[in-house]
Amino acid sequence: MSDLLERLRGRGWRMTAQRRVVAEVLNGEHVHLTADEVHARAVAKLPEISRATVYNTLGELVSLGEVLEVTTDKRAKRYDPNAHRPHHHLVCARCGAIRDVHPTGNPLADLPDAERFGFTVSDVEVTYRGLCPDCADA
Amino acid sequence: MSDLLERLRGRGWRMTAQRRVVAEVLNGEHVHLTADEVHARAVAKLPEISRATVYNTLGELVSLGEVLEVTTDKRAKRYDPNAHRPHHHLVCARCGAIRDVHPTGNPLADLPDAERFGFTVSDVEVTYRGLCPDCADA
DNA sequence: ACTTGACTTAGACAAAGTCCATTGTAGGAT
DNA sequence: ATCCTACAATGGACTTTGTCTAAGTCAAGT
Repeated sequence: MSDLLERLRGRGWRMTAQRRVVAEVLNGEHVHLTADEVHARAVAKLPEISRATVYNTLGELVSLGEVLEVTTDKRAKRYDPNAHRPHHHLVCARCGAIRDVHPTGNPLADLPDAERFGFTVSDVEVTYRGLCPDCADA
Repeated sequence: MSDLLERLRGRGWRMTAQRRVVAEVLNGEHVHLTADEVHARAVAKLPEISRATVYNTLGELVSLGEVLEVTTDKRAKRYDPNAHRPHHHLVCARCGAIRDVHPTGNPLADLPDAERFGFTVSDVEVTYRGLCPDCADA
């Protein structure tokens, strides 16, 4: 499981009540919260926490590589704590539900040199779109 | 080439000076402008055009399937007139430059049933990330 | 040329996120 | 245990991106 808090403490991350709460909110699989959702849940545990702090903390967690930013729709960025295992996303086009998925194959190998335009390609992000079981009945 | 304007006229789209200008701005390959960029270029040709009209027109072009919305970064949506040929995107992580690419293989086939969570998967979007030749020298 | 419904406009509004000066505090030093 | 100080948190103003609306304008058919 390797708790997020454990890892952060181990990295000498200065611990405060606010940071602990944010780290607690971001735990588990298939977790993809917006900054505002993180803030809402953090407020439930620590009413004085401010929006700016949540943004700052999320930004730091991303810099540390402990959390990933996901932009599946045009709305708000989402934060995905499942950073230790590479994965892609499956998104419901209707309700926005997100699942982590692990496709076979390596898309990086599927991009011929002639299609790289001199870029140094280092990463691929794959987003599958469709309808979730709930939204398919309509 | 199949000009965008031609196609729109052929579809009985009501033509106005504003719509013509927007359609003219969106022409060519590897074009991925934000709404504001489209507006800026449109204003150069037709100073009275308003932001709302640009947004409306872009929205309609997307509905008509003549232009694609692309959200490569967390910032603004981008508009891609290259809708008649399916493609994916290669994005510079530093400067944001975007190229259209055509990888081999079919990522849809790479998602096992066990990884679909009951979704009806209909589409895949692949975004390659790296550094463009200009940004690689730094 | 007239009419009409669709198109355009300006500006108010909203959502997501950033910035900054001030205040507070974690954790090492004493 | 207490003190210091650099780092963190706060809240409010500000920015960016996008939506909405009421009123004015215009393309296209008759």
